[in-house]
Amino acid sequence: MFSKACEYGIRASIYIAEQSQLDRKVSLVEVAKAIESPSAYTSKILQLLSRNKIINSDKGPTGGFSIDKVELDKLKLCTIVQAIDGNDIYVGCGLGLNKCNEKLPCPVHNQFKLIRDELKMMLENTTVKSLADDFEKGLTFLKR
Amino acid sequence: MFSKACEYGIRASIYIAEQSQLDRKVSLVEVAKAIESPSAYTSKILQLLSRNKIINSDKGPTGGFSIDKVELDKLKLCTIVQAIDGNDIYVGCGLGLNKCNEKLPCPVHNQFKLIRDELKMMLENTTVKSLADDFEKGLTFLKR
DNA sequence: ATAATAATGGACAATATTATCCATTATTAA
DNA sequence: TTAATAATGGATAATATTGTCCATTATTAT
Repeated sequence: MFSKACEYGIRASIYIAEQSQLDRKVSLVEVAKAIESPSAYTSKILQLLSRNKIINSDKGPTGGFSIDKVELDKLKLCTIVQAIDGNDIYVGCGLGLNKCNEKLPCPVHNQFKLIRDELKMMLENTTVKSLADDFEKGLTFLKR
Repeated sequence: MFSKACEYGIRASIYIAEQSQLDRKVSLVEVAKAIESPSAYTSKILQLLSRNKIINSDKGPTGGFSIDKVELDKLKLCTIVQAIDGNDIYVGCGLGLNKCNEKLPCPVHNQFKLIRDELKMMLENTTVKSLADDFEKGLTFLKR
């Protein structure tokens, strides 16, 4: 469904969001431990999210990654996915055709449209805050 | 969603199915042209489908690939996907966690479950015959 | 100012996926 | 029986993805 980079990116964002709600910045090493991801690779992904203004990053002691509490309500899963995997998941043809559309549909165009639209809606409606809240309550898990 | 190999595999199967309904066996080269795929790579995928008894392959002149007309009704998309991409799409966690399940859900477990289940049902309910019929009628396309 | 901390960025390595090449095998028709 | 046809299988190459290493930069506290 998503690339590994995107999976790490989503998990990291949820962890950072949860900690940000507790007013804690978290270091790369802490994030990587929390989500059990390779830290150097995770670093690249966090840089990407940072450049896309999805997360904040501060250097030096007392630095680390964070997400503005005010922004957290507005941050949707689709924003993270878009930044890392692009919009293939929305616009791409299920069978890899370039020119697949309503007029020139691939054989599974309509079947996939339903599912892609539902996925899109889900990603657009799911806030990182709601996921961070569940994680905070111990209802969900970010590793293993 | 699917690997490129799986996309080629589905497209090839639809073409072979359509031609089989017209009692024509098709060569690798013909398949690759019909679906605009790299032929040597497509060859590997057809071998895989053949080994999985999803398609027939016959050597020699008058040989080629085909699908039993009788089997065609029963052949579902999920069988092709299973043979090429395995069952990750059904059982895999959306965030890449190994131990994600009802009891130990990842943060998006329930959201993804809906979509995965729908995808699963779609793949289990869609017959290659129905897709081949639409293609035969010129309603859908296998290239570009 | 200096040392410690933490992100950044560039180069590089490992692995997986996609793609190609070619010799071999099986089958058919002449 | 020979030549032609078509799939098969093994080796290899190209590309993309995932993952690592390390020197540099920015920031903070002492």
